[in-house]
Amino acid sequence: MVAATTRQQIVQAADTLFYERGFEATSFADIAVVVGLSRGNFYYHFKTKDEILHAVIAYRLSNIQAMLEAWEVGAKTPIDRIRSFIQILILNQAKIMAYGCPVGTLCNELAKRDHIAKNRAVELFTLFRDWLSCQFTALGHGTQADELAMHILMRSQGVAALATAFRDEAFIRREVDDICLWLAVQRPNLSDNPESVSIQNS
Amino acid sequence: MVAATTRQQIVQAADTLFYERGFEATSFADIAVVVGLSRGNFYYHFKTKDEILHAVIAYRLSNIQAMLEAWEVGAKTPIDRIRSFIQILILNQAKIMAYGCPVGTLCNELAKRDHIAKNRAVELFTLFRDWLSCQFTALGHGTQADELAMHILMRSQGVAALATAFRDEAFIRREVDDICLWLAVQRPNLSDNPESVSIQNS
DNA sequence: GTCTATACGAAGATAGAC
DNA sequence: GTCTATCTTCGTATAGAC
Repeated sequence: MVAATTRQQIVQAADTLFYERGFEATSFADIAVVVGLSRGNFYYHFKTKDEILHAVIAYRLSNIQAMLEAWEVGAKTPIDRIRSFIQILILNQAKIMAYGCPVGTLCNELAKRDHIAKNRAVELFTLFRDWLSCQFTALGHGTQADELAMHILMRSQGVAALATAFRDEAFIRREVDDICLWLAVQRPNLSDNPESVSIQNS
Repeated sequence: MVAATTRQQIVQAADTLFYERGFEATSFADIAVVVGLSRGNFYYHFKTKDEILHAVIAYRLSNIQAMLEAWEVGAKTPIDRIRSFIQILILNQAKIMAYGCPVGTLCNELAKRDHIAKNRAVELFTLFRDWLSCQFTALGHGTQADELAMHILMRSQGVAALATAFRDEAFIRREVDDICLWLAVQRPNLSDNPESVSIQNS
């Protein structure tokens, strides 16, 4: 299926360009140039720009899903899995300093435009949020698991925002270490989850 | 001076629109409508869009400067002054949930476009950063003052980003309380600043 | 200082040939 | 499925009258 391949090429090119230049700032022509298509042919695959955005968000959702599953396999303990998440700040340092967090910057852009796809973009956050929440639940944090997940997400967003502004690698390392320190100190509230006592010391 | 007034009206209108819609997404026509000017007359006051951006950033810089000075007078202790900063997350909650942080979102947008004014926009952050650093220095945190300032800035950015995404007031309150808690727990590293012993217990 | 009119280019989108 | 040609709208910017 050649059609599927071209379509996929468009989505991948759009994914990169939306991240590096922003959704609004990226034109059909920009994407067409990267894929090596004529502008006209573009509309065979996608009728509107919003349709491409929809496909790009779907693409990112599945990529994140795959990443989370890889972390699930690659790290043995919930703590190590959460650390995998935090480490993307180091792994993607260069890109984050140049373009910010792909999820956060997209959500901000769509929020300002009050775009229909905004809630769909927030789903990208929700994927991380629910996965982190699961890890904290496994650690024995019953009702607080979601709040802790949001706290980690919040910190990663803050680090990404200031990393883009100041481009300070030492700042990123320091804050990543601080999140890991915070993580190590967290202990489940036993009154929430009496059956999880055995987990907390694992 | 009527000219100065019109110019000022343009800058104020642009300030609001750049925040609520974004810099790129705001057209001359949008600003002209708000001010009640014709598009043509616009170019009497500003030759290019970048010139307006320059003026808007200058306007924001002076607004922030005035705000910092007001906090300096309105709050008696450095701790209370830092709390004034944190409280803007509550005070501007509605706008932040709708449009994000005015400084963070502008820096992100300009970073993606690799815009000339990006470093000037970062100055908006630097104003807060240096002021916060001063407060921490007054609290006796010698060499760590700037790191603590960056940590507070980082948290406020993270909260703003997720507030825009999830529009969760309880989350904002919780994280604001958590920053205040963190702030109350900070104690100066005495080896850095031996002469500040008397301050740490004030 | 403010207006109308207009040039110019970029970008979204369509029609129809191959 | 891909192309060229074209339409339309919009946004930046300019010229010149009042």
